Amino acid sequence: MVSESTDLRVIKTRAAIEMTFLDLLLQKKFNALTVKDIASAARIGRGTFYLHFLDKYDLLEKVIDEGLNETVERFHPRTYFVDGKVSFDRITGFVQTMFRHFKKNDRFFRAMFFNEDIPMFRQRMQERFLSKFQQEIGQMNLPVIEKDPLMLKIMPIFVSSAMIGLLSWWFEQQAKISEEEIARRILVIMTQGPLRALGLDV
Amino acid sequence: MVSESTDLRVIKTRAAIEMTFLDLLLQKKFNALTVKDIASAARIGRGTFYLHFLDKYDLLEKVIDEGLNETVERFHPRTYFVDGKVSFDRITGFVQTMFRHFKKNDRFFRAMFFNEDIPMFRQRMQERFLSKFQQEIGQMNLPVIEKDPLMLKIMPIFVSSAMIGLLSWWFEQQAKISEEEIARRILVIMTQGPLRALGLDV
DNA sequence: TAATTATTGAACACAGTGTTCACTATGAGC
DNA sequence: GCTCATAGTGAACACTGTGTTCAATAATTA
Repeated sequence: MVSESTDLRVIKTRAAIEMTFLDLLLQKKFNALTVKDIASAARIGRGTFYLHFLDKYDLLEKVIDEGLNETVERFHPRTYFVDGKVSFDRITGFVQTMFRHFKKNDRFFRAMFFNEDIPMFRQRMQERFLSKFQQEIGQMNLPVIEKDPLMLKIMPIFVSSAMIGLLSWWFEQQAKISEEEIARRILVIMTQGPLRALGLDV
Repeated sequence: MVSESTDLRVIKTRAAIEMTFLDLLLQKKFNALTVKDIASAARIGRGTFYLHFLDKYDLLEKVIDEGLNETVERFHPRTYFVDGKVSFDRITGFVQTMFRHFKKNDRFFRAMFFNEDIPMFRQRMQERFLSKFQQEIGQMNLPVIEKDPLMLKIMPIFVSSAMIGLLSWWFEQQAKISEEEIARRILVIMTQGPLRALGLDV
């Protein structure tokens, strides 16, 4: 089956398949896509498809993995906190960088978020976000670790999940809200809490 | 096609199909399920299935809708705020009630959250949560509406999305963490913000 | 009980799957 | 450039599931 090949023919074929696949996903439901559709749009024989992927689910899996790998790598080892104190500038900068990345890889994220029946894309993405987030927090030596370990579990889940939802909504809005605008609101919610962010008296 | 029938045979058949369907979803991937599987497990003819549903996607749709309708109805018209001030007890009580509901409808939520390829369950659920949430907030006449309408959009998305993620995690933990424990943490995150909740200096 | 209608099961054409095989074409390495 | 290895082709194959039909049967209603 698939092993890392340097043969130009292989590289071309795979690229054609993956490209075409994203294109088709932007037009059609994943469930409605057939291997035949993909093969003919990629201008390869249907049998050739099976030389590279087990089936369309395998293809989807690989495309998702590649996309998320690239994304998570952007979370690069920076610290947004200095001595347990929030660096507002760093967080804001980080959020902006992330949203810029999403905008750049627009095609991938649109295909994944808005195709009605991509199995598990959001879950996958959230898992990746979460584990990276937990890693970062793990290195921070927080007082809450001893005092309230459950909070240490819950908060990253809460936040990573929230971010995926926000991201999806942002794409729905044609990603026309600027990174700065979003980043500022996120910072307020993160530091003051959702209720105070709405102007509620707490 | 389907219209509300009172014929006992119809009621029985539909109930059998929907019951069986949930059972099968707890054992098998949705994609791997065939109409034949469902029909034979429900002890009906395959043709009979098509007298009630267009296909397995239609069935899924209907089961999801019913489940979410029941759930959203629990959000019943209460106010968790009094004169723009948070009522901690009411929010806590509300969150606990919700989690109790989830526990009771365990079979449904497990089937939906953990079946690897249920198309769109989380999205659907989030949409329903969000719209209910927005309704509630809309009735509250908040100062932020004028000052920062974008925040009014973002915050409910952030929170409803976060809640779905938390819920899914809770089920993964076999729902063995008590409603009280969860509710307390959620309240802290909501009122103080995720960062302060972790004990960070903001 | 009679009339109605839901269910049955077998048959049908159809579409997509994943595999195979002999043949062709194209890149890799000398 | 030439040669060898191998990727891609396209047609054929059996197979599984789909969604529909139809006459016969069973259950429900009134």
